[in-house]
Amino acid sequence: MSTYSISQLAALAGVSVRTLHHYDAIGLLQPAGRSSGGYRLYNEHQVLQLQQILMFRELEYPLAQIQQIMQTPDYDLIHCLRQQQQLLAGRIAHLQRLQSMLDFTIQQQESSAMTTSSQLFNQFSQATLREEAAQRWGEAEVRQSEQKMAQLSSEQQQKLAAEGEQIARGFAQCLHLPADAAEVQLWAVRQHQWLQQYGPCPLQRLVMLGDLYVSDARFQAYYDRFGAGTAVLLRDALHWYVASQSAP
Amino acid sequence: MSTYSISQLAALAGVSVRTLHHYDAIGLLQPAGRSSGGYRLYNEHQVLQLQQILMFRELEYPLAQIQQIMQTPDYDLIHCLRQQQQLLAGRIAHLQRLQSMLDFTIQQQESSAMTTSSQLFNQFSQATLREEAAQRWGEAEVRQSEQKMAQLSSEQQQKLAAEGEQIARGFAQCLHLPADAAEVQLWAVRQHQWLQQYGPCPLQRLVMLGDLYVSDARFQAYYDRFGAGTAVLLRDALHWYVASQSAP
DNA sequence: GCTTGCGTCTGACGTTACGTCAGGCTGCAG
DNA sequence: CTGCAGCCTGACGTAACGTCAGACGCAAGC
Repeated sequence: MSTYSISQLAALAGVSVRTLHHYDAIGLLQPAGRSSGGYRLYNEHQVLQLQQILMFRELEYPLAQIQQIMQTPDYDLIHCLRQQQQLLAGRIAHLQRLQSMLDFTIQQQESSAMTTSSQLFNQFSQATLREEAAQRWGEAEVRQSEQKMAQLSSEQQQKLAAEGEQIARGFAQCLHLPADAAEVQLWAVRQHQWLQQYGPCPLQRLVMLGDLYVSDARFQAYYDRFGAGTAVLLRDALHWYVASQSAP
Repeated sequence: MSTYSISQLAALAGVSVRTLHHYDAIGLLQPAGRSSGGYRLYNEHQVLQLQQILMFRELEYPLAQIQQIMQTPDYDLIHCLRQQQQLLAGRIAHLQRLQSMLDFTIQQQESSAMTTSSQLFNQFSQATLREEAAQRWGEAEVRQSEQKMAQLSSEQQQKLAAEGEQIARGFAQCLHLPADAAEVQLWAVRQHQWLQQYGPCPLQRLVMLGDLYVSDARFQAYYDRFGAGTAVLLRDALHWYVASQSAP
């Protein structure tokens, strides 16, 4: 049985001596023993343990949890691995979304040399929102909507965005009116039609979206940019619209 | 132009108030001004800046670097984005490798209920080595070799691993002999033949591998497990073998 | 036997990006 | 005017080590 000094083990595993000091201090990996001079001595068993620790660390487990896992005599390894798999898949998906966002941004940058910071902001927040949307409504729906968008030319996309803004301005100009006013309801209809260009939008979803516009600070901020209270008016208008539609 | 209180901005961007305090303290995002009572006041411009900061943060830039980037008056945005793209691609690839390692491990776990820690260790270190190999010799080669392995049954793979160990033991039993001894050279031949089962292995690569066995602490440790000095003997034997082969 | 020099020890403070109080103002509603 | 939520600053805590500092261990060379 070969034994290793601390620097040997460090080199073997590709970590620093300080790391091993640290692991010893917190009790995660203690040396097999000490030499007469007080030097830490490790052997094969520690090498294996360290490799396992590093595996978990690679998967970004906190050290405390690694310790807990490895101290449990009969922990459910396979369950643990499965969990890890899920976590990894999520992280990869997240990064891939970021990447497609970046690709898109770069593409835009290259085509039109000038991009304002607000365009960047929009791209980023759209990516963020998309991710939340995927969680809220499921991956499939969001992807459908994305495909629909992808088929449109960028001109058409811009038109769509512009129409959204126009509607928002429309609501903002009705801030003095109640949600059930005819003019407000007209804008509600337009909002619904506009949303349907992104994909199917049943009335139920319209209600959820209305709530989202108020409860989500980012949507609120977006709409209230056109006038304080616009988000609330929009929500109430949509609620009223849905009520009138579902029970005519 | 709307202004935001600190908690409003925090909600808007999905960060904590403390985070904004911090960003103010380090000068990364300072408020547009203060109210008479000393409250921080932000406006649209800060919202956009914060979004950009969060984008960089998402890509795990340290805050200091984000600050540096954003303070540069005419920083090359597109270059920066490209760099981010590369970085992201690398991280995704890394995670995907980890994932395939996990998949494999889980598969193994399910087939044979018992897995020793040493098997886990082997899987992990193989994944690590694979990644380095990919860097050293290129993705394509490594993938080829992997495909070759994938076509083998696990029995055959075990046989291959066992043969590798047998050869290592063979070298270990020749520790008293010089590298150019006939017996040692026989083992060198077998090592070469063994390596070729993983994929084409020209003599030049054989030399590189020989060096690796000594320079890389993990390989060294692996071979020296069979006897101290085995790695060096193996390297020297391979060198000698290659020399005799290339100039016969 | 003594110096040289590297390896190792412990202890302690530094780092990053905040979290989490604590104690004291501010601002607005009732 | 009196709560009470929101905000302020200052300070300490966290994770996973990095980075000295000062002292000891150990093998080699003179």
